[in-house]
Amino acid sequence: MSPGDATSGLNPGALLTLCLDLALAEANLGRRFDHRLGSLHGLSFGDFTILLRLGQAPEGRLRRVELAGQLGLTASGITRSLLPLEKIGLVTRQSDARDARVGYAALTPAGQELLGHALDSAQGVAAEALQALSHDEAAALGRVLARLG
Amino acid sequence: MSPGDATSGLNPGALLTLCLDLALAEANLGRRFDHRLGSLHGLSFGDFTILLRLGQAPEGRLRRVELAGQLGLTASGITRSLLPLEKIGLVTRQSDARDARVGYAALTPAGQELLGHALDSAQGVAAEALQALSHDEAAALGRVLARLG
DNA sequence: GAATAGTACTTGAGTAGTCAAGTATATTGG
DNA sequence: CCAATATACTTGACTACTCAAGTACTATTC
Repeated sequence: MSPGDATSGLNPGALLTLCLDLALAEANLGRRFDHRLGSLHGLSFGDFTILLRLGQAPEGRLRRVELAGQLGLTASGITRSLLPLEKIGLVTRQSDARDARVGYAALTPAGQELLGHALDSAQGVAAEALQALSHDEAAALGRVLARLG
Repeated sequence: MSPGDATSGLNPGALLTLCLDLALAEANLGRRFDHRLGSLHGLSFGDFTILLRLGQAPEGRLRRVELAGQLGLTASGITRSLLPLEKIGLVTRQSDARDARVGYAALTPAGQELLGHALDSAQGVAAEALQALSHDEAAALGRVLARLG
């Protein structure tokens, strides 16, 4: 293993440890979001990420398959996750005139409004959770994670 | 927001995006481990992490509460995760002579052996999953994640 | 030497996802 | 045009957690 290796030349154990640490960080982070968003807005972290992606999409809507990809879920996970959000009126279902197979998930006005409030809370959680990191560390982490998507 | 800020002075949106990317990376990574370890050894990623932590602990055993902390699970999650591993004989339960409340989880010889094989597969998955990263990026990621534990 | 408080679990009920299989629609290549 | 294949979901059965509440034991405090 030469020091200037082109591939990620850490030893195998270190790479595995890195994956474990990533899973651990995500578990802790996820619970923080769940608690804050749940108590303040009645949303799980998963619910929030759905609303957020829809809010960021043009016209506030996205094909269900596309949403799945952005969230790292399967198509069936999306079906199940959207169901309660549709039931409480934060998201609606729309169909495509050209392709009867596809369904869109779209934010309702109520969903938009709730997203606005939840977004503030979520940004607060993110800031707290990452407060141990310096600007440069956070920036580096962001760059590297974006490449793993 | 001054550039040399002591706290992680990225804007709130960027910090939140970072959390989302971390969750996404973990979801994809977890599925990779699940598939490889499942098809080759009949283990989930969660099962594997339990065996690994036990294998790394002195005498191959750990208090259940301690294990929970290392894995980012609750005590009840540990109870439920250990049950099938005990049933198939990879882990045994031990009690503490001084404190009747505490229970240990300990690797059996079968568990040790399976861990040995699964470890190779898992290191392979880790290497593949992180192959897009340079040595320096991987090292930086490792350092930062360790600080978030 | 009790009450009190804290720790280490386990259990019941529920949520959040997985995969495999099924349905409906669209595309493509003889 | 039509059979084969691919895409976009949905559904059934399951696993993997969560929290809240309960049990059993230990430590503390007065």
